[in-house]
Amino acid sequence: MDLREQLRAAKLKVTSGRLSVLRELGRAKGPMSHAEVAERLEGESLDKVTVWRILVALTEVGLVDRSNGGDGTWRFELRSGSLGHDPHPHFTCLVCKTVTCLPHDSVRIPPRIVRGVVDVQITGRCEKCG
Amino acid sequence: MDLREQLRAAKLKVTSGRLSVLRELGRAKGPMSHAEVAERLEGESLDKVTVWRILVALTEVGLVDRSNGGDGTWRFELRSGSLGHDPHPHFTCLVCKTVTCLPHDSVRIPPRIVRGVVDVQITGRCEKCG
DNA sequence: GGTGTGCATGCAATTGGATTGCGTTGTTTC
DNA sequence: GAAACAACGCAATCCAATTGCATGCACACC
Repeated sequence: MDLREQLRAAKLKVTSGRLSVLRELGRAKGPMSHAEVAERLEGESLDKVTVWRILVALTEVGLVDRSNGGDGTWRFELRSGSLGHDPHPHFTCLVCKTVTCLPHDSVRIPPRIVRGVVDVQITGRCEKCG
Repeated sequence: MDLREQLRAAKLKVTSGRLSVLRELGRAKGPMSHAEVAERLEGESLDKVTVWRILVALTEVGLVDRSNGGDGTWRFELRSGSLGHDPHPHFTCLVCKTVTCLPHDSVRIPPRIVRGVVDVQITGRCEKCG
């Protein structure tokens, strides 16, 4: 299912802006902040606010996951599907701000809690900055 | 060790503001946001900015832990010692915004990563809001 | 217990991410 | 193709976080 079909399946109109954002998220190796996405799309005459609204819209329909980095800004990444990955824990380094995706099974949470879990965010210092 | 001694041991001057903030954090059952702390201390003619600076100062000397709630605002709580508790994971409910402290061993993280970990934040829906 | 030094505080102002309002543009449907 | 309505651009707003600076207070030293 290509990008256009994903949008249509989510009942969102297919626009060049949304395709650009999805494409950019697809290139990323980890979650991107709104600022990062907007910066990479500067050449495409896309307003920052529009990028934000696109990210929110994509999150609401479930195409994108929104997580809260340790630095207080939202990060976005493609969700499961042919283009993305299933939800998984993230590790944010407080020093170099790098966000790393952790394997799905790297964190074990008791069953009673895990049912409602949407996001697992671990903050600390990566091996380089340790 | 009472509050005054804790401050002195941390080489911070003992002021009524700092004592108030520490006392308030001691009453809390979970991490509090800056806004919550400031609100509860309204009667004491303590400026919001001062409360913020106190929280930051206490965090820097290690008396207080600062964690990142799932909603993008910082939360503060007393750290280990006679008055507080050791670092532990937190669970934030996206719906009712409640923050729950989880037992220290409720999340298992592989040894390679755990060394640098400062904070573990889990977001989702609590049992009530499920 | 007075006094000087330097940190702590109050107040005003700024930053920056997030969010909204509204008029215009563009996509989809028929 | 034209109508209907969602998406967009731009300006403006909100609020947590942060800074600057002048004043006040805690503590050490006399």
